[in-house]
Amino acid sequence: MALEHAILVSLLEKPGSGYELARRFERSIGYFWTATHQQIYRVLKRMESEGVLGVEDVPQQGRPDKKVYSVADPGRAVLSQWLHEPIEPESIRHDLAVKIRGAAFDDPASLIEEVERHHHIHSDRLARYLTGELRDFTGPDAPAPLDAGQRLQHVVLRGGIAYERMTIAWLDDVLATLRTLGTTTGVAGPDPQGAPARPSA
Amino acid sequence: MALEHAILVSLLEKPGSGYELARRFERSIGYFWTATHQQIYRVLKRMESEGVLGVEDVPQQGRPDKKVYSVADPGRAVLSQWLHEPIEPESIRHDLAVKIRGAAFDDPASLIEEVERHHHIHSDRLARYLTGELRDFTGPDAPAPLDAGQRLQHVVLRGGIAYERMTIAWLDDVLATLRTLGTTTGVAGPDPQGAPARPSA
DNA sequence: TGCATCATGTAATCAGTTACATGATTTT
DNA sequence: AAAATCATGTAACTGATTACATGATGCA
Repeated sequence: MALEHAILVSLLEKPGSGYELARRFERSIGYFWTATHQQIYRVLKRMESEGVLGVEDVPQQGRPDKKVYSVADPGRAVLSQWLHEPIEPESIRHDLAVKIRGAAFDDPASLIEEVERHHHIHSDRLARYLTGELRDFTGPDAPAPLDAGQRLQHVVLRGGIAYERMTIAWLDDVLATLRTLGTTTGVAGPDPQGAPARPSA
Repeated sequence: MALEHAILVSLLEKPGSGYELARRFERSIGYFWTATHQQIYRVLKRMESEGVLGVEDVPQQGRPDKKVYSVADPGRAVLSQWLHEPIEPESIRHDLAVKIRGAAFDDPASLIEEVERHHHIHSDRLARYLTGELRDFTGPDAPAPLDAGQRLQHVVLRGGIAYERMTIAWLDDVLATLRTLGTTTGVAGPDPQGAPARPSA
């Protein structure tokens, strides 16, 4: 379970409320770990009751009070211990790849639109990452000598950029493949026997 | 939920038992969707009771009987409908990135070993993918003109190859970054206030 | 007036993981 | 004799998603 650890890292970078954390999980840390506010509130409550986080009630004018969480000493220990444990490379969940293989049993051409839509989403993300990189790390307004924390944030962002670039290039490849197949090449049609066996690499 | 759909695709490619599916989820389709045998058995049972799959009991000599599942007509319809629905790009869960950002509050150098281990795992995977590509799609023993299904399988495999290459290059970048930070650059040490706010891009 | 933002939560459900259990055969 | 492979399953738990709920402020 790394949601707990992602929260610890985020709160060490800057204390904040559940709401603020939920926003961060839509950007920043959310580029490599996602969570909804419901989940975050639940986990925050648990972590606070375990003593790994501290809370401070902050009254505000004109808005609801907020609970600002920060990492307590035991929380630092929890994070440190996790950092020293080996973890397995995260398993991939790639719906689109399932769809592409599934298209062999349907009309491949009908997937083109969907793939284009994904292409668009990833291009947008890449643009956002590059803007962020310029603002925080490589642009003229970025801090001159980056400290350790910033350099680590930057290398993680470079990972996100590399991922989006790779994905965009692959989606181009997918589109080219789908287009050469044309509309009439499908293996499909109701076939209760199942399609012939293919070497599933 | 795409496990159901991944199972449909896999069974359309070739009918098989729960055990066989579990093995395929360790290779092949498992490169972009993972599942354990417990999960698979549960879902197969549900899908069978819903009528989207058919089962056949196959007695064997010297081994336990197996239940060979195949896709029934309603299953094809379920898959087809899903293929025509838009899906959101899958959210990423990247523990290692969380660790790297967390390393700012601990000793960055102690992560080097872990990153090297991941580098190794991804290099192995890449080698396996390339072997599979040669065997099934680009080598001399591969079928000469690839049909639509094979070409779609191939483009998905190319995606896996691109992903592993990108990851390996990024891990090199991470290692270089960790090494320039050295052992003494950590921002850490018990600090109940939390570290100074950083622009979280 | 209606929508977006800020802020927190509950309840129900679904998906996924871990642990446990069985038992024959084949390989080392 | 021990370990790995083939084959299926149950039970308990944890994690994640979806739906519902409230209520104020500020903007168009």
